[in-house]
Amino acid sequence: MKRKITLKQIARELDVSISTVSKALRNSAEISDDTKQKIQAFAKLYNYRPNNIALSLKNRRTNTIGIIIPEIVHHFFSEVIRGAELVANKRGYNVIIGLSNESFSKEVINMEMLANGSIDGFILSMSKETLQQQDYHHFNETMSQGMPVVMFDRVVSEIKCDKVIVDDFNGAKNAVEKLIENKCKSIALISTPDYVSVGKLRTQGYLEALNENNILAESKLILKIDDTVDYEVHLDALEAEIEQLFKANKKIDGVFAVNELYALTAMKVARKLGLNVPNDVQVIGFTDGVLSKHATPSLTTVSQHAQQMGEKAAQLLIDKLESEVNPADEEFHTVVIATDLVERESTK
Amino acid sequence: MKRKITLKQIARELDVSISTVSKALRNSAEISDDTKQKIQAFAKLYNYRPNNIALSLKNRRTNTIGIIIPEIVHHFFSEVIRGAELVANKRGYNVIIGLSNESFSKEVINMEMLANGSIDGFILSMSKETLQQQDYHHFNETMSQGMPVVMFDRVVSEIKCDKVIVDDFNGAKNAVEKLIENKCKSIALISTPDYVSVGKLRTQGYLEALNENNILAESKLILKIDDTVDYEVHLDALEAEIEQLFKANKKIDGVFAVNELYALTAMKVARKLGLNVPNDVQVIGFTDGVLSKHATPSLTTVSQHAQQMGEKAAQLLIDKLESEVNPADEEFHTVVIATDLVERESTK
DNA sequence: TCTTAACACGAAAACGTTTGCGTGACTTTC
DNA sequence: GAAAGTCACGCAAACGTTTTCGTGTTAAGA
Repeated sequence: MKRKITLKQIARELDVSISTVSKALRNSAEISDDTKQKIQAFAKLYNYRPNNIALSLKNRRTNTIGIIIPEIVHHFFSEVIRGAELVANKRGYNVIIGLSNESFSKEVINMEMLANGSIDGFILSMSKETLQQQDYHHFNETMSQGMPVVMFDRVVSEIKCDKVIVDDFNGAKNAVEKLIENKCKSIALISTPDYVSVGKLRTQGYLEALNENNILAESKLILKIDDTVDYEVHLDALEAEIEQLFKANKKIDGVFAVNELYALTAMKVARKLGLNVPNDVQVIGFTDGVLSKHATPSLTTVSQHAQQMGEKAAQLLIDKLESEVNPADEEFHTVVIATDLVERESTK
Repeated sequence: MKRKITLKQIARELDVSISTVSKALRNSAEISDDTKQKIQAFAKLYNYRPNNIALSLKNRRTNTIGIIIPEIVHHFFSEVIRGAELVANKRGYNVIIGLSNESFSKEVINMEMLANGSIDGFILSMSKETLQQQDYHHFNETMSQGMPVVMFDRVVSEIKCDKVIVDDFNGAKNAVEKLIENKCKSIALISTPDYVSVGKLRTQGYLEALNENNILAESKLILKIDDTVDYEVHLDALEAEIEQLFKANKKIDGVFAVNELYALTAMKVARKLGLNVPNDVQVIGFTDGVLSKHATPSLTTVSQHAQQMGEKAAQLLIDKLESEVNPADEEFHTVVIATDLVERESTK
């Protein structure tokens, strides 16, 4: 087992100084062609590669970006990572990930761990717990230490940083407009509590669409699911809640749900109650994931372009890392990613 | 903006030497209680944290492990990551990920990038292209440089390293046995080409189950899907192939598919042809992902316990990293993760 | 009073790089 | 033949730690 070779070893072997080796390998004009050739050949033979850690220490930059997300087993977040990794790699950066599991303390710990020199900047989406507690000190602290942060999807106006968000409002509005256009008269909304910013915005989009079309919003048509319960596990409970909604409002002929799972479950419940999708009830979901695509009937959905979000976030972050502007008078951008309505079989 | 504080700055500020500060913060007995208190208080005030990069350089270990996977937008792989991240964090390690996108060259580049000091060891699953080309030099090279590697899922016997694999053979066998038990007489197999090791093993399990039950395997019942085409995109083509299979073999009453998507598509085709699942055709898939759970009817499937694989892989890797055994006489383990058959609505 | 030990701290090396500057040996120029 | 210039290389500092060893001061023991 040959350990990785270093400059020092090459220098000793070839009986020159370390600096000569370093310069030779970087093709400095200071070194004679003879020596350069000799050193380069030797380095190639032993497959020399500069040690990243030493470089990081010297250059005070790691060329690594940290991504903190609440959950990785989730189509949306893994797509964001894919996008971020894509542009990061293209620009010579690595990606290191931390999972908060929707927990405030894990988010803090993970950030501290990475902030101590391991990375140059953060891309992150806040955990639900953080959103609830509204405690943002760890973000502000890392930023005040000169480490740039780009937030995506779950953001909050109190924090001053670059942001990449989905146009939740218009995405929802367009979806509901589509239902109205398709002659739905009684459109239900299945959403999350308002502290989840995206849930709130999508709810507003729903209301606005109704409003602009002179349809009275009825609170009994709005179901807010308490998502502290993990409905991936307790599917039955979710189903029961939605069934309740349908039974109490027999004339529902359209459903807009703020995520795939709710939409899918709505379809399931409708079928169970003898309703045909899309003939009796039309359904539109949010987040164009694998479930929407492969459901039967396949689900019309608002596509968030998650990968594009990741790409944009990485781009913003790296741009900032490589810009020379005085951090004092920097400005923050908020990029809004437009949504698309992907029409499939669950609407007419 | 206050930059992160260093030992040197604390030393200068408090008019002591760097070594005194370092020792004081590590509570060395060499330093008087007075000085310790003073230094510790100051450090706390300025929120001092040792620089990870400097530590890595000094200790020649990064406490970071690299995970290379072909694709992250994939339930199985993201679950593996979750598992690995879980135990890694618990044991004080970070996780850095590289995506090969099923490409050989990206796999090589990514590994080289990380191997130069950024990480202490690898957890990886090979890309399809690597499996096809059978070029394993990059694995052997990094291992010969003393960097431990743990492979999972897609492994190959030529490479000597720790491995975590699914019991593909018995998983498939049990699934097919279940179909036989459920009175299926004509069981089709939808698989991948044999160079994908897992596809091969699952095919063997299928054949063995038939064999032990004295059912003659018929090649016309075996469909091998060329997966170099991305069927997530070209769903129609996949559907057409499977429809072909059904039409050519009208008496098919059971289907075993080596992944979720194939199984789901089989169900879709069956429904299209007027067959009821599970009454006319029973279907079992492989990989217990989100699709199986939320399909209608929900899919009976072989669960691979992906998260557990990730946990086990990280455990093996870190154990190796922290063991003191002479690398010359180390031994390699292969951990086989048993599968479970999760019975749902697609079987009787 | 002299030796010795305990105490509290500092100097320096090491991890692996990069780079500005110094320097010795030639070569050129007048 | 002396001054100046060029060439090819080495020295040393720096990045931020940890740790071994050395050292000056004080107190205790003989």
